[in-house]
Amino acid sequence: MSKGTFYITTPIYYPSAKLHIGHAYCTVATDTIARYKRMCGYDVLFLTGTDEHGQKIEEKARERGVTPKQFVDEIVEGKGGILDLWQLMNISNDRFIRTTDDYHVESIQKIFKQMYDKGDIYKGSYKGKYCTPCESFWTDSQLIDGKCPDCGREVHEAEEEAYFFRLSKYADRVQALLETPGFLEPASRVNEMINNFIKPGLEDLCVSRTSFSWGIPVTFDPGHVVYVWVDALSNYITALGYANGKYGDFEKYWPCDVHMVGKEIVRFHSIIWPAMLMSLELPLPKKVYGHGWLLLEGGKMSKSKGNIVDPYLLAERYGVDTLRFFLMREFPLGSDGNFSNEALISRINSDLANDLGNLLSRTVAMVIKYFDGTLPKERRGEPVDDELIGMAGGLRDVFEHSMENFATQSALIEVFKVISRANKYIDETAPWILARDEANRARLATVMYNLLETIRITVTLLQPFMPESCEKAFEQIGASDKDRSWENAGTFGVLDADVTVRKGGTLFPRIDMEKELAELEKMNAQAAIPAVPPVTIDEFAKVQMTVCKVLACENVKKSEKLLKFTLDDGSGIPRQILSGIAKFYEPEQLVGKTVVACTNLPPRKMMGEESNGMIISAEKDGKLNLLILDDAIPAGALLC
RNA sequence: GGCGGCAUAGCUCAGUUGGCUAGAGCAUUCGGUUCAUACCCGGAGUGUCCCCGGUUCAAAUCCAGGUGCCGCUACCA
Repeated sequence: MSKGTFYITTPIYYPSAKLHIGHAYCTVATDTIARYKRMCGYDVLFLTGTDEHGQKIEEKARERGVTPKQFVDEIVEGKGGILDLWQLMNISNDRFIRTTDDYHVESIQKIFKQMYDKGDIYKGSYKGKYCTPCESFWTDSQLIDGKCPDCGREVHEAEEEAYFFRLSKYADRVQALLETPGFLEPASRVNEMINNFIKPGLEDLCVSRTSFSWGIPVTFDPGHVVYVWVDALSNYITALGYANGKYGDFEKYWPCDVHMVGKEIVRFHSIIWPAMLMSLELPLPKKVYGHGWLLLEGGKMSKSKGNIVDPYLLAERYGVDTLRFFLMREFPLGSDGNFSNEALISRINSDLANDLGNLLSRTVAMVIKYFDGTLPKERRGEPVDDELIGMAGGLRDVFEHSMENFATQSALIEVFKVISRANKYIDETAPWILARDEANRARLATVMYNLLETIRITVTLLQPFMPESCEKAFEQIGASDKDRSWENAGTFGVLDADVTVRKGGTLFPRIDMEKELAELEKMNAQAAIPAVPPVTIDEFAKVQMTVCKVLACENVKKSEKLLKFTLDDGSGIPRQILSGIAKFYEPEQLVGKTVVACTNLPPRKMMGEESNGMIISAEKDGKLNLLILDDAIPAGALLC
């Protein structure tokens, strides 16, 4: 019965903050493909999870005053956390891996050792300048006057021990893999990888750290923790039980059929991960698919821009299925897409409410009105039926072709072509006129049956996208189990001839565009107010803000962003500060202005110039405005 | 500065290996219909396919150059 196995994964997400619609997009796409494959008869394993180690989480936890594990537990398992989000989005993952899970830790330690024993991981060193009090390594370019950029103290030549993976050893094999058709998709990424990373020469990869401790310890060298690559990427095999006793189906599901990843991590999955597998002498994944990003007004979504779209809010307001549908219908998976509330509502209204929802509603209403809900068995076909029957009957094959190429957008377009054709068919056959004459009873029943069949087929194919809504639609058209299968989606005429429909609720309510946009605007504005951790008055008082007069200002050579200021800070000694506002000001217009600068920051070198402080600007929507003060304030005045 | 991506209707975008009289949806507008969620059906449009060269019988598509946006990165303390 089963067509074989199908193993599909999402990236494991980094739980340093709540997830946004971009993460939901990737996971919904993977879920849709997983559901599609299951429907087709594959034995699917769908894996997602979280990548929980690393310095950033260690720091965030410290800021919060909790342990790293407590910190990630809250984000992963807490209320409104990642598990909650996937439940809300109706994600059908079979497993959820956390890199802090015991079995994963056990596997990683073995994998690391295995690669070490083979000679593919070797102990080397990072050469650099070390600041003992700060416990930090710096490269020469980071140093300021040869001193630590953080504390200004002396640094000394030092080597930090680190383990390296011989990535270079596998460069040729990786290139051959990248050039294998179908391995990396969309294919446009292949050249990007080869030109950017393979051709310049692959460098060996640092795979351990001693500078933080929130990670998996290297068993044979306790000061080291395993750095992200080996830890995170290996999740795809540890979750199957590789080198651990938790699961036992590595043999069954590996190699992976497809790793769904965002375009920003294509490199790790198409170069580093295969090289690791080569080292472990394991089969390579069949495909890495790099999807695009959801953009907001053309820009990237980011916390600092405050333009995060909250999937919770949208799913709760409009329904999970509608949101899932929108994400899969609006954007081609391989390229970036522009997210907007307007596009969302417009798509819901036109496709789901007007076309599909209304088709279902009017069809069921007519069957009830003309036949009390149960079709008589008599039939009378006419040539006008042929086109609809042909399209609906042939839809599954067209759909399958798109889905096999991960083209969810075009798969859905094909489905909705048939839905539109059915609406047109109602116009052509005008059932309300047929109903006036009892002699047309068989003809009318045929028209109704053809409509129900068309709905059955389209709804069957829509199941991976909108599981719950399809269930409800099936109930309304009186579909039994056999009517919902992939096999029967390829055949027209499967519903029982005397099928009985049931009136149900409105499947996809229309949304009042203007009202909703105003409402969303309001809610986003409220949500955008960032939760800034409070500072104490003592902390605040540490910052020294000095009023300065601009003595001179010029562009920094070869820099797009930096302006070099020479300031009178009242001390009598000119102070030089660099500021990244060149895009917004001409240097000459600033000479003579009165500004305010933070003057007790440690010096820092940029583009070969030293900066002694920070001139205060205000930022909104990426635009910077310098704080220019009343010229009556003297240089050297302190803000208090 | 380096690397990469993109540029097609008012808007969002399709246009696989050159064969297009350049399309779809939304929005606009005119007409039809009443089974239905004020929905559905039909008609009407609008384009220097960013610019300039080249290859070709044939270029939105391929090549060279230019312009404009965007992403990553070196530098926005």
